[in-house]
Amino acid sequence: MADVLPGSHQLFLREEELRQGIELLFYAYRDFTAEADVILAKLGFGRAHHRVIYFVGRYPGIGVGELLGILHITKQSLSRVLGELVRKGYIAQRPGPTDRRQRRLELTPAGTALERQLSETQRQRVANAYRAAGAAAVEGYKRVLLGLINETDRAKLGGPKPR
Amino acid sequence: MADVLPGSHQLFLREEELRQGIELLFYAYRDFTAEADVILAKLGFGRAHHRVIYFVGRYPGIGVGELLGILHITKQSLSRVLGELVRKGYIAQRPGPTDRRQRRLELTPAGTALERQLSETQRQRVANAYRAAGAAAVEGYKRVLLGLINETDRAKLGGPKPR
DNA sequence: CCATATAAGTCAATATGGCTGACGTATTGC
DNA sequence: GCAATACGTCAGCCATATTGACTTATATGG
Repeated sequence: MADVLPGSHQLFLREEELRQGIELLFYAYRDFTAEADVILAKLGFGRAHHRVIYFVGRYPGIGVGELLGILHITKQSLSRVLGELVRKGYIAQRPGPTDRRQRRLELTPAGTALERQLSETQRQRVANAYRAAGAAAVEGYKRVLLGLINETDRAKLGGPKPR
Repeated sequence: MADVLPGSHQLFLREEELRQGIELLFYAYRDFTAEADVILAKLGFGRAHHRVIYFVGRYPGIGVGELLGILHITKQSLSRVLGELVRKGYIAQRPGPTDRRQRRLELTPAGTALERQLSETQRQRVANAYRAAGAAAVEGYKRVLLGLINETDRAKLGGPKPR
């Protein structure tokens, strides 16, 4: 708790420090998404499609409601994008095994291929950043990002790790 | 360079590690922007307005071209948002001191107040994350984000620091 | 068994924020 | 003087988000 040297100079540094942290996040997200956007545009898709494909690939069998909980968009917004992906054969729907109201989502082989292609540049970018920064920095990166995330999701995502 | 234990298990872990890094960025950005969006919506503004206000506040006297270079959008896109902010009295334009073609941008007092209000929750969020993660983690956070940013901007942003 | 709740889909209207392309204006600088 | 530059603008298009209302199918508890 104890603030260290709460003088005005200290406060100025703190403000600068925080602005830097904000801007780095902005620039990093901007460039992180830019590469994939180019590929997506060629395929006639947008970022929203990528997000859906990504998380369906990440959690095969995920339900629509869970997906909405991750993306934080409305079901109407999801519906348009998801519908396209289903119609174009990238995602398959199956009724839930116990609850048949659910539509469990999975990538088709075409969807898997697309996911790989789309995320490859991003994984490469992250891998490069990780390699350049080193393992200790990666740990810090994850700790701070986790701290930026809402408590509920933070618990789920960081659950095993930070005690 | 030397890869450590390039076995298939190692590759699996690496893939997981990279996915985690990608998702943390997604979740963090999602939650980082969510709070300010609420305030913006009440004022009839969007995220684009916030970004403009933020960077004009950050670099008082910035030119339109420089702003475009930061935001990576077209002048037409910027024009709509910037025009609103100027018309509503949040941003003032002055011709450049040496090059009178330029329109140097500055926050008006109202703009400064709005910037403060908008960014306050974000700074608070970053401050909380920083405090929870610790100074070493913050250093790592910055190093990795810097590595995610395109080379040209990385040089500008990280110039003084990482040698 | 029935009532209610839940999972998901759908129709319609609206707003925001990107984009391309074309064109205009003032100013700079060779 | 003329090309390049900094900026603005008009017009149209598209992707992605929103709210609100309504439907269908299934689950579940009293």
